[in-house]
Amino acid sequence: MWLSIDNKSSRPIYLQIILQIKEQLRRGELKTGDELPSVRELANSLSINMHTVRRAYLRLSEQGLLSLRLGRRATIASLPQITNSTENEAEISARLEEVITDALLMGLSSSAVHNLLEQQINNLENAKT
Amino acid sequence: MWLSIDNKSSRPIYLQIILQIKEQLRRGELKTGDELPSVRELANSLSINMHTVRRAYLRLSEQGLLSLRLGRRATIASLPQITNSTENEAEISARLEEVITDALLMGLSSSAVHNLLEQQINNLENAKT
DNA sequence: TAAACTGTTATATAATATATCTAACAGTAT
DNA sequence: ATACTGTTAGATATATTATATAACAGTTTA
Repeated sequence: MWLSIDNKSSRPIYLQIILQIKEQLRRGELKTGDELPSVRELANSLSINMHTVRRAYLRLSEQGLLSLRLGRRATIASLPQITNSTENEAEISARLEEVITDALLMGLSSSAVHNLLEQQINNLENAKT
Repeated sequence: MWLSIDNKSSRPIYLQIILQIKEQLRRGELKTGDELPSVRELANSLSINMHTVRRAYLRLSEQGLLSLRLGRRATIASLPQITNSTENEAEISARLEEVITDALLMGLSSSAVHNLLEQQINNLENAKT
């Protein structure tokens, strides 16, 4: 389990932690049942506060990705079954649209954006499970 | 020029404004040289504060999308030429990855995400200019 | 030219989010 | 029992977001 935080980033520390744990989940580096470092351990190794790590863990548990139990370390929850709810699709679609809009307004060509999308599609196909 | 704000949203008002103006730019509903409502006008019609609108306009001008001149209304700037800087591509790529990761962890199937991406690609192709 | 509009700057206040620190409490593992 | 877990409770500090009021500077228009 490896994490790093960027103090120069405008992104809050707890969000940086969440992002990296999610990435490790997607890549299969973390699997259901795996134990995370204790909040004190991780806080110590990152030179940040216990409660900042805890906030990250809390948010992840609210999203159903972590299981938190008193006295025990946090463990990776059983990942959600594949459920293509319209609600979820709509949210993702909206977020995709935002990124693409920014890309075009930043001066990226349609074809460049097209390529980036294709590239991510390939990353998907070559992923685990 | 039409805007709406959602008070129940956790997204700051000024960001909601920015987002909607960008969308209108992408769809070609706003073009270079077009005048935006004055900060006081827009604030009034949305029942929000002048400075909240101003913050939105400021951020947009910092991104080179708006031209602000003392005494005059804000106008849409000449949109950036197509410049596929590696820096920009890297940022967009990172944001795309985040969205896709969330999609998968939310339980969307790879194929569903694939479809959403294809759909956005099509929206691109059918866009203006 | 005067009045009415622009953006801009300056202060102040308030609520919320983020991060830290210290301390205690409750459950689990050794 | 001891030492580890998460949890809850305070307090403090800083940054962000939003509001409000007022004045100033440049532009438009009547």
